[in-house]
Amino acid sequence: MAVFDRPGDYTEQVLALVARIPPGRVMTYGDVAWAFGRPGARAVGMVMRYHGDAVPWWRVIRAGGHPPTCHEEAARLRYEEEGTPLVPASTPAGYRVDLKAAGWDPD
DNA sequence: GCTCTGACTATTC
DNA sequence: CGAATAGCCAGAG
Repeated sequence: MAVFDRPGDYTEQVLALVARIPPGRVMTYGDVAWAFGRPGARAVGMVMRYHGDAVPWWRVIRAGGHPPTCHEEAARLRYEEEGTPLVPASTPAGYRVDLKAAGWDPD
């Protein structure tokens, strides 16, 4: 998938994998990063920040099912819209994603 | 080529 | 459970 801009191969792979995540499913930054053999969870987040407009960034969340920082509202809309299993939690966002049910693994 | 920054994670208080 | 600290990697300046 070389249709994206290419600052590096890492970014390209992240975008490719995120784009593969089906609706109603989610992946953690750590899982996406480890899919390339690199725990660069932070780098994944940066990719979303620069290319988040080209991929379903809301399907990529933090460990524990917490939505991206400062983006809980927008993400929540997508989840309810796609039927992503959410779970009430005592977090600042007031909810979290049910990784146990929405957790997706590249098939 | 070095330094700062960041949509992260795990550990500890 | 929430806030603070340290460690992590890649991209931008």
